[in-house]
Order: sequence, then C-alpha cells, then structure tokens
Amino acid sequence: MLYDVLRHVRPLVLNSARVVETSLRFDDLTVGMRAVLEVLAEQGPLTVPVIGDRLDLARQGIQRHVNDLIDRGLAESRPNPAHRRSVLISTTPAGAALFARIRAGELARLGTMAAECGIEEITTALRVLAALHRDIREEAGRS
Amino acid sequence: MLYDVLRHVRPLVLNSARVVETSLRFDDLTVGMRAVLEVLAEQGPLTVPVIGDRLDLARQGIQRHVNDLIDRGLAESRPNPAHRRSVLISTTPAGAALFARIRAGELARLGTMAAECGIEEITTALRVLAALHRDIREEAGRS
DNA sequence: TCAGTCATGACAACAATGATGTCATGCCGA
DNA sequence: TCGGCATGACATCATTGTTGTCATGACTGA
Repeated sequence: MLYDVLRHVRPLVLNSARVVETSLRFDDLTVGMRAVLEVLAEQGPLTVPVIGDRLDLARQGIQRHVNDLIDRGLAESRPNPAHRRSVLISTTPAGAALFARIRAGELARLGTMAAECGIEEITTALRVLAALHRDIREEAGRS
Repeated sequence: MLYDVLRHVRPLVLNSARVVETSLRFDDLTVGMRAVLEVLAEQGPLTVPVIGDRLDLARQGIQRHVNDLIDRGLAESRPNPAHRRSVLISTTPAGAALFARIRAGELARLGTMAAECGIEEITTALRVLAALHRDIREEAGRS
C-alpha cells in the first residue's frame, strides 16, 4: 500500500515540476532556484548549509542556486552576527515580491485540483506523507 | 493544503530515490532502469512509447533505459505482431527474478515505516494523491 | 592558550536524467 | 496511392544531485 503511494509520488513530482517550470520560465527561474527562494521567503535569513538541510540537499548544490539568485538580484547575503565566514542569505524585496506572485499563481491553479477531496482527506494524506517522509528520510540518512 | 502536500512529495521522492539507489547500486542498476523494469514486470511486454506513457516520460529517455536493460540481459525485444518496426519489450527471466528480489527488499523496508498510520489512512492518502496526480498531469499536458 | 577537529565557502568534475531535435522508415487512414 | 503520423535510432543540451578538494574561520578539549 505504501508502495503504491511511492509509485504515485514520482510522476506527481515530475508533472508538477513541469507545470511549475513553464510558469517559472517566464521569470527566468529554475525549480531549484524557486525552492531556495521559498525557503528564504518563509524562514527568514538562513545560511547555505541550513537551507540544504531544509531541502534535504547538499550545501554545494544550494550554493549554486543561491549564487544564481544573487546574480538576479532576488537574494542577498548579509553579515552573520554569529559567524564571520558563514553569511546569512535572505531575499531582497524584489525576490520576496516575485515569490509572492509565483505562489499566488500556483495556489490559484491548485485551487481547481482534486476538487472531490475534502479538507479532512487532504489533511490525512498530509499526515501519511509526513510520516513516510520522516521514516524514509531517516533510512536515507543511514547510508 | 494541497500546497503542503506538494511541498512534502519532492523531498520524499528525493530521499526514497536515495534509499532505492543504494540498494540498486549493488546490482549495477539506476533508478530509471528500475522504473522501466517495474513497468515491464507488471504490465507484460510493451513498446517503448507505451512505457513512456506509463511513466510520464518521453520515449527517447525510455529507450536509453531499455537499451541499458537489454545490455545487461534483463530485458529483451520480441517481434510485435501488430507492428513490424515497433518491437515489444519484455523482461527476461533474469530481469523478472531480479526485480522480484528488489521489490521484496523494498517492501520489507517499507513495512516498518509510517507505522502509526492505519490502512484506511493510507488508502485515503492514495486517493488524494491519485486525484492530484490526475489533475496536475492534465495541467502539464496542456503546455 | 593552543592544537586538533569541524564547518563553511568556493570551485571543480561527474553522472543521471529529462527535454529537444533530426532522420529514415513503417503504419494507417483518407 | 498518398500524406500524415508513429517509431527507432542517434545526437545534443540543461538541470540537478553527487562527490571531492582546499583554504579558512569556528569550536572544543586538554
């Protein structure tokens, strides 16, 4: 049963990435940059390794996305009072505004989907996914 | 709410791919080859374009995985009675046996996960994911 | 204080994979 | 029969996750 859940999520991620990507292309963004922008917009200034933890990705790849965002003026680095080398990354006003617009568009599209599912069903799905994610994440960490 | 579902599935896919990949590395397989092998093992002989439809991927990429599988003796092509050029791809006995072993291992690992979720909750999650997948797939197809 | 260890940024190389384009050829419907 | 389409085969490219390296700052324990 969980096996069928996992079988569904891969094409789901693929297709949602495609949908998101076509919208993003207009703004010259990639899905990776969008993911980093989301974390920055929601969780305030963070260091690159911390962003990697949030997204379950290595810091090296995050660094690329952050550099790309800075090049586009969507993110900026500020001094980290707790660490001289490890700077804090945050969105610029332009980056925050862009991500707000992107998310609004995505929410509008999502609003029409899975219409037959009630809020309690979606909540249940979210809980199952969170539990599965937690345990698979732990299993992945063992390697 | 659906937004939070989508936010969970991406790292979930990433981490499950990592877990699966470490097991697969032992057999010199990639996740792409494993995905094709799964479709072949479950849905009998199929043409390359049909496999692509099942996985929501372009036939060109599938062709690479199929060629790799054939190189390893895990899949083979047989004449297609309905089409002279478009051959049918099927698993070899070795391929079927390998995938059965792989899946057994994966199921064993999955058995310990999301233990606090009941069968009806997982069923609900599956239904929500299927509905979301269906609508996002349609949205992706429009581009 | 000092030495060893770790975290971090910066940079590089690589592999997997999905996207895209092309071309020749077989298939199918008008 | 002819034109459009599907298919295999081949090629190229971009994204992205992985891995390794190195210098430097931070931290910990003796």
